[in-house]
Amino acid sequence: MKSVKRIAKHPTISLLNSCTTLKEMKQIHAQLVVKGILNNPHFHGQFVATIALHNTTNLDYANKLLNHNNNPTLFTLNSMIRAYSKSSTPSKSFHFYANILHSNNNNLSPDNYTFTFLVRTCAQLQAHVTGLCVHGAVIKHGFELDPHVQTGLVFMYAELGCLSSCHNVFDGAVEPDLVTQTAMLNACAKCGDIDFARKMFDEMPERDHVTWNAMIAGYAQCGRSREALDVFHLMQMEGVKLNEVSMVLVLSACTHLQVLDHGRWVHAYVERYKVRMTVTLGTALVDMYAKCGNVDRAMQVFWGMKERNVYTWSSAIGGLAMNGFGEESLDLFNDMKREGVQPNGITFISVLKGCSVVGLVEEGRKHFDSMRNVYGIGPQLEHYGLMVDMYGRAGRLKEALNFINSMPMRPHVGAWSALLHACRMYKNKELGEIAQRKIVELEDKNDGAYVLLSNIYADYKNWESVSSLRQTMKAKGVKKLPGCSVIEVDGEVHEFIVGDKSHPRYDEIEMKLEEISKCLRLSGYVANTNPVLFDIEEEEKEDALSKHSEKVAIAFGLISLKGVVPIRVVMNLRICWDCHNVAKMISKIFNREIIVRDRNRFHHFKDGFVKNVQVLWLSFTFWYPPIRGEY
DNA sequence: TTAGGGTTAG
Repeated sequence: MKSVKRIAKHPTISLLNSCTTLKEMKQIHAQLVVKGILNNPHFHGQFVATIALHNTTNLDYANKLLNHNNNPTLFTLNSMIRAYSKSSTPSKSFHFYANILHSNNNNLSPDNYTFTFLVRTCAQLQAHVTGLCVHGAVIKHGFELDPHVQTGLVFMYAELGCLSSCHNVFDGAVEPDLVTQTAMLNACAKCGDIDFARKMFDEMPERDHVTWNAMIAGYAQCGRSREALDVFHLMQMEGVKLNEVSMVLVLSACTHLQVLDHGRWVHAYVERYKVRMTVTLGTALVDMYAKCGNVDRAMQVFWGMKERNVYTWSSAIGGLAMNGFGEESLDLFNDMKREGVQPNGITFISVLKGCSVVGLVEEGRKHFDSMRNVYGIGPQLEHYGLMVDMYGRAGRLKEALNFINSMPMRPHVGAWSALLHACRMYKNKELGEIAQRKIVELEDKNDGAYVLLSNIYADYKNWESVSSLRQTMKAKGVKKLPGCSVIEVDGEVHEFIVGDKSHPRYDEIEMKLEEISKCLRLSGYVANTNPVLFDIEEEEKEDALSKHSEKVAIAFGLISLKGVVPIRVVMNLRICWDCHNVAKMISKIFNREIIVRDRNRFHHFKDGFVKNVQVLWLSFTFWYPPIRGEY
């Protein structure tokens, strides 16, 4: 057997890893040149590889170094393939693969390392055909049984969405080790076969913390967050090491489930056990707090972070916008630019939301145009939808329609829905009918489109059209999504679906609702009963307004959450105007902060005001829509 | 010197 003589890393080269800037690396480079160390091809290779792998921004420098070397070693070229596979230009890896294949040095031919890195490039590029060619080359060069290459191939096919190919590679492995098994488990989860992943997980004779994390990630990524938390609890009970990745995953599940208390527990655990605070973990915390409606805490974590990337900034900007703090979100965007962090398409979704919630149409338009003109980012459907929403909320319905008509791609349901919502807000029947027709053309069973148009007709007391629309819905089998609100009390999630009285404390809730009604009447509140009259579900007509799921959840919050704890409700539809006004008044009468997250954003109510937009609010009669910046 | 798990929107 051929023995490979290992050469230790030169101590000066080892120093490179402690460098934080390229400038420092260049100083070490100068020392190595002076000492003649780089004349040794092994040390030269180590030096180039360390520079290239340290940071992808160093790749140009590593390339220049390589250009001065006519006979790079296989190790050097493999390292360049590896570095480029992780960069923003992964296709450049193939340049070095070609160097290996066409090298003047006859001894150079690709090895198992080459393919381990090259398959990652294919995955990164989503290059299906190239991936198949690389797999062919793997077989041709005799590395199909190498466990590292096999793991890479499983990873590659998973990224390409080819689960059957993952199975083929995995089944070809003689005795797949823990790493390959975990890669396969992850592949099943990523490609939609989470139950098979779980079966594999349960049957594995040995698992380490990465396997556990992969299982949690699998559940979290397919939206089965509750099961993700179950696996996490099992992991804790079995005494498996929890690291920062476990924490990020569990936070992501908490965010989706809107379980702030559990999220807070994770944060406390991170601090108590000094879990390594990576940018990813910090971002997950910011995102969790913001999406659970605790924006103050989110910003506290944000400003406490030592390092922030585009994910962190986008999360915070979006979090502020989602909670109604539009101006603050735009200030933060300016801070981001000042710090030299390059925004991406997702950042602009957050920025446009920020403009939308405070009605800054001109500024929104400026940011939208800057996407392409300044940052070279092509706006996507979501960005167009947000612009329509922005014009619509500001009452500029004609401009919203013109904007839709100027879209370079076919307008989607989101764009037309934004217009339809604005038409409801501003009672514009003609445009509302156009928008509804367009939505139904794209999605014939879109219940929201029917309900909104029906509401517009009802605003005009056009009961004939309301009734005709109801019949169309019945004929087409369009069902209205029932309102559903959830509230977390003592770590337990309580769900209230409109019309459902099965909650064990429903009698008490009803009594509280009656008390609320009395208090509201005494305060001079007159409900806008229009929605009851034109509500299209028969069973919801009677008492519907006072039994909307969000009101029931708030009433339950009042009876079960003692002291000054804010009432946090999450609902599946947009909050109705009456519930919005009632929540505002309850916050004053019962001296309780209320935070409602609807399908669109958060609504904060305190002391009888909508937090952060009191001034705008005071200029309107309290039940009369539209309120710029509130809906 | 190589392989498996993580964050922003929708």
